[in-house]
Amino acid sequence: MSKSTEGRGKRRPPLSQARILRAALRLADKDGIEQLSMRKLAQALGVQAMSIYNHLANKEEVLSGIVDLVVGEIEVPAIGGDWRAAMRQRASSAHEVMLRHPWAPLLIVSRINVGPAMLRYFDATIGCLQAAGFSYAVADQAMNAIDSHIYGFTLQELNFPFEPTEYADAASQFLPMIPAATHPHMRALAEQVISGEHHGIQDFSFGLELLLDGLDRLRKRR
Amino acid sequence: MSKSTEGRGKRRPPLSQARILRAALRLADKDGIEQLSMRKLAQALGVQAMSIYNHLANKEEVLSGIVDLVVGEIEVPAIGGDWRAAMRQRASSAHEVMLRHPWAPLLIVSRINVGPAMLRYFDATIGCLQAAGFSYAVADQAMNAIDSHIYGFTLQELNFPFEPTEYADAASQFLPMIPAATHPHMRALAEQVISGEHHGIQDFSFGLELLLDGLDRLRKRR
DNA sequence: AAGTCGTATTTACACTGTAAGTAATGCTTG
DNA sequence: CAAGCATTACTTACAGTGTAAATACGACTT
Repeated sequence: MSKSTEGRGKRRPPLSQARILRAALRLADKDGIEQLSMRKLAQALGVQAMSIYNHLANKEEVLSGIVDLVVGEIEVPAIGGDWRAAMRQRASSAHEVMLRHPWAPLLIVSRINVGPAMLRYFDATIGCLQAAGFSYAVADQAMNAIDSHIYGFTLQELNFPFEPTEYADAASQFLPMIPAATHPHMRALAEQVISGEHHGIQDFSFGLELLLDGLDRLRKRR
Repeated sequence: MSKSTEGRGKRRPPLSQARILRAALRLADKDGIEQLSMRKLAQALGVQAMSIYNHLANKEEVLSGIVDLVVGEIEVPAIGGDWRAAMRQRASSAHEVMLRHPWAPLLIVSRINVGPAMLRYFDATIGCLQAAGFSYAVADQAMNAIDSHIYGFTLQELNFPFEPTEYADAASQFLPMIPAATHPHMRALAEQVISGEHHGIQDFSFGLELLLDGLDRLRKRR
């Protein structure tokens, strides 16, 4: 085939780190992260697997690369305004982004990430809290506590096997399998979900507001 | 009667689900979960890989099996006493168990677990909160918030690349790589760690107490 | 025109989980 | 005891994985 004499044909753009990572991100979103292999990634790029290694050292770099792309989608908090609003918005943006890329939170909490997006995210958050009157040391603890909630909540949410619309159905299906003698409270909870007394939906704001309230009291008491 | 045909040589105990899972747990603790393969597990049991499949359907069942073993190590909260103390103890027990099996939290938050240990853990927690005066619906939200903290905090902690003793060293090594123009607050935080003004150690109780305080206020306001 | 250098390809290797088929073992029943 | 049967272990094989190593190619410099 005439690649040397390429006229106005459809010629594929040259490989590059950015192009590889964008393709990897797309594949992960489409088929899930566990389906992402170097060979499939190469195929999506119209290239052989080993060609990727000219631009990224190994699969690990592919994974941290797409993690930083995802972190880059999170809205960074503004410094100097209402800190609670800023933290609320940061948290819900991170939450949304992770629901958009359901494979992401697991990767984020299972590798060290020092990509540019993560550094920026980190700096803006610490800055926002410090500007609000927290010492750097407390800002550090505060960010960690908030992030624990963001990651922990989202992971549990993504792991939950039912959709909110089918909670009642699922509960009534599982109820007979829960022995009342040994698990009375699980049963009671399931019954409330079946009767509609409890919707069963976990609320991201519930824990977040508890944290923000506590932090605010801690900030004022100084 | 005596099923043990002791002739000579290979007197290994017969394979069983429990024996396989105990071996898998030991291997995961020793070499890490990503090193756990069906072949290595079989070798540790003195058996061929495929023999395992007579007792467990697939690797997935091995993984959920050892997860439930780990969950079984967590101290379950008592019902009827001081609910904050009970939640505190539950959280710190879970935290300790996960530090003992560093591969566990990732598995816990990445698969549905309905093993006996998990069901017991769940029921006791909801029961404790309900006995303390929370409605089942609020108890559900409360447990979820607390668990988010436990999982999120522990995952971040396990992922952190340095030991507390080397925080100052690490910070001073990385400081020159942080441009002050774009990341002023990261630099300031690093400098406080270097100077010793901030130890840099994340405190598990910090976020947990914020949550418990908030929950208690929420409980009293009724 | 020749040489250099980075990128793409080819080939190969050591692993992985597990499907399928076969052999051995122990338990139940006559 | 022997026969039948069910369970468990073993063997083989396959499709897939990440990536090391060697090679081919194509463009740019000299």
